[in-house]
Amino acid sequence: MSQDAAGPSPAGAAGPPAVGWRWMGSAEPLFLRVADQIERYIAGNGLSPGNRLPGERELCELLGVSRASVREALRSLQTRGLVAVRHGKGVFVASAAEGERAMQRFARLREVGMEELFAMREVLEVPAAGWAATAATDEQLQQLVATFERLEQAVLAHRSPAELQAMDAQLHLQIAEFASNRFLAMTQTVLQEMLARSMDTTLAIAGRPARSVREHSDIVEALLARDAIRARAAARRHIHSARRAALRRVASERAQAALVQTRDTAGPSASQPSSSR
Amino acid sequence: MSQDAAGPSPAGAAGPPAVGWRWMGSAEPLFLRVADQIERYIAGNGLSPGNRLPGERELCELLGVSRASVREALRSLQTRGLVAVRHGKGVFVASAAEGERAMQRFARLREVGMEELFAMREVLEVPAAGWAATAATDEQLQQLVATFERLEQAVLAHRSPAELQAMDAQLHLQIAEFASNRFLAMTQTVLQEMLARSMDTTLAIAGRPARSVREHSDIVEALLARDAIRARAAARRHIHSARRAALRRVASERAQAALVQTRDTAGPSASQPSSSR
DNA sequence: GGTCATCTAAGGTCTGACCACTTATGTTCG
DNA sequence: CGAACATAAGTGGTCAGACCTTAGATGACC
Repeated sequence: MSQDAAGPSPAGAAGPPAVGWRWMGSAEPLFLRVADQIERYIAGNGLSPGNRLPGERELCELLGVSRASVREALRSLQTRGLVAVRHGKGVFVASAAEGERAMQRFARLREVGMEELFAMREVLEVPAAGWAATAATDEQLQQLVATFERLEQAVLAHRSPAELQAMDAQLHLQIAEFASNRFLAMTQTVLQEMLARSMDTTLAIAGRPARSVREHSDIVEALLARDAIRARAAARRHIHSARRAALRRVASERAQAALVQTRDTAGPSASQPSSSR
Repeated sequence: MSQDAAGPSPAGAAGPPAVGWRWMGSAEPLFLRVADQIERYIAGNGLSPGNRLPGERELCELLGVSRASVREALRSLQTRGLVAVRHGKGVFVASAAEGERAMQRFARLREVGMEELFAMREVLEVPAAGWAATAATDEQLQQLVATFERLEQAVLAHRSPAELQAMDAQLHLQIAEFASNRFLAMTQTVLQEMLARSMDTTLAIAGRPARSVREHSDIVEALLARDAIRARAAARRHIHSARRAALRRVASERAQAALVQTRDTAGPSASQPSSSR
């Protein structure tokens, strides 16, 4: 690349290698075109998640641009969750999980209220349960049972709300995954992340863990029975129940706050501040 | 910045141990932290969409990093739709519209089957229509009507399937937006993008555009009547109808392919190859 | 007063060097 | 021999400074 072709360079600029690109009419910044080219490269060579692609320096030569441009293009692709750049190792096609993580970072900043999240839980998780009832393999159902039992044991052992929530999230994620719809699974992942980040888990509420176990048990049983109708109903009940608990807590917190406005609540437990970032 | 700092040079190179970088334990790359700082800067100074923020060189000084790092951070923020960088003008806080546009460019490249996408359309769009029936403002409904009429005119004028699809997508996007659930709107945006990318629009099928207009008309009318039940039913009918059309096309394409396996189909009309990406 | 050359600010790109992380390969020592 | 350490090569991360292009403002000229 880089044929001499010193265009209408104004200053003499004799010293350094007088390159001159053929930009011309292209309003599109270079790094954008580079990003497109890299994307095409991935598709064209049929690279799958995890596959490594040429290093930055190699891409420079391949595309005839500077490393800075390649890096900016890579940064864009990385932010979009298409590639994963690993220091010292190289550039790789991102896995679905990495893509989801990127996507979740994408949505942040746009705050979504609790009501909206619960509404979406119903929209997504009810069909997920229904589909999983017929689409899941026996082996997957066994995994589900195992996850449920771990959750049950954790509740009996009075583990921390955070731990319980992680298991709860895993259970719902598995159901979504077993529903055999990749878009649904992806969306559920994002939803779960947002739930964890934007509100305190309802499992910190007195009595919720035990009740949650019963409700999950209903769902799992329906799935084992391959009964889609019952699974949907159980999922819906579970979400409604959690939603009511969350609303009650909000109401009581608000009432308390109104009563004792200036207090530090230096209590020994709970009360994590709502996530910043 | 940039004190001499020879650092723990690998080769003999001697030199004083000197400070080597304040990095130390932080595994986080610089440009990521810079992106965070810029994000905080926006929030901290209460900048709104359209406001200009310091130029690249100014940010360098402000944050004590090189321009390359600032630019990579900016690229990331830009991809996430938080800022808009304009050549010759400066860096600005992105508007919501610009954020959405960035989002569309997002999910591509992850393949999801047609059946899965239609299933998700039903999952998302049916509730969206129902919520929009009660949540949309009168003004929003007027916008919707305008969009619908544009689509109708375009169909009457026999515009290209691609154009029709763009309007169709806009209509559904608006409905999702007017449902007052930001998570739903976000998800619908991604879904729409994936639909456009991963399958030929059903609007290229003979007879579909006219039928699609009738179906959309049903939805819009139900919304104007603020009838959530009817809106949901109309949305469901529309999706089922589109799905059937898509399935029929797939079946007929498959049948044709089986009959005349080696032909160039140099016909004058239709028959675009299914997206190769 | 309008048009066009010029200047300035700001983003876009290139170059080349050096730093930091990973990994594989040797080398040394118990 | 085998494990711990040292070295080297490959790759992303960062810096520095130079120059180009675009957009807008300024001001001279007709």
